Amino acid sequence: MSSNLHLPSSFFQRHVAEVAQDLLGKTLVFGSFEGIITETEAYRGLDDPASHAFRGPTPRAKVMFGPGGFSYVYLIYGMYHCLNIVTEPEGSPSAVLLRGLKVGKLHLNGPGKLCTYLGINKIHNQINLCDSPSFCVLDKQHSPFQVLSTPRIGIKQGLDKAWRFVMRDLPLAS
DNA sequence: CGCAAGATTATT
DNA sequence: ATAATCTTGCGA
Repeated sequence: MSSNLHLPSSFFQRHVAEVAQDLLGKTLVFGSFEGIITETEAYRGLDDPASHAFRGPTPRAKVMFGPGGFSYVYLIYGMYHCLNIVTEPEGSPSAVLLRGLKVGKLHLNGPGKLCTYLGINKIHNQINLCDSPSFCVLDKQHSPFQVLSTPRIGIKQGLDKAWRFVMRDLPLAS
């Protein structure tokens, strides 16, 4: 199953920061939901102390060591789920955290809110998004926007990297 | 086995 | 600023 809009595996087999930025404006499909990705963060094992993969392929983080295009869902602070998409080739641990999604008129700002609204939890971990029409990313067209990059949120290490990417609406010409 | 920390959020 | 809430990974 694949449409011409369905992002292929090759899209995700690139450097995580690049994928994170390119994911802005793309459409996330989850069941009957569709939303525009508005905010992302990149995490990269080995050289990134903020990444879950920094300490090696632990049971939780091992999906980050697999090939790009798979989901990585984990529970944070005992009450919120976070949805990531694994990137880069197998053996190069990395993932993009989805922090913002516009679903119709609703703006889900925050990774926990996003998962709560969509109903994403650990049973949705380690799913191949390039092989499922009901859980995937589409490359739809939309109005132009700018990309703002900042340090990542909610971490205490790795603040030197500007790996958070936010969609900014283009200011109206006057 | 115990424990501290955590890629958050809503509330004070 | 802080509570809520529980999984994870580390050290003993």
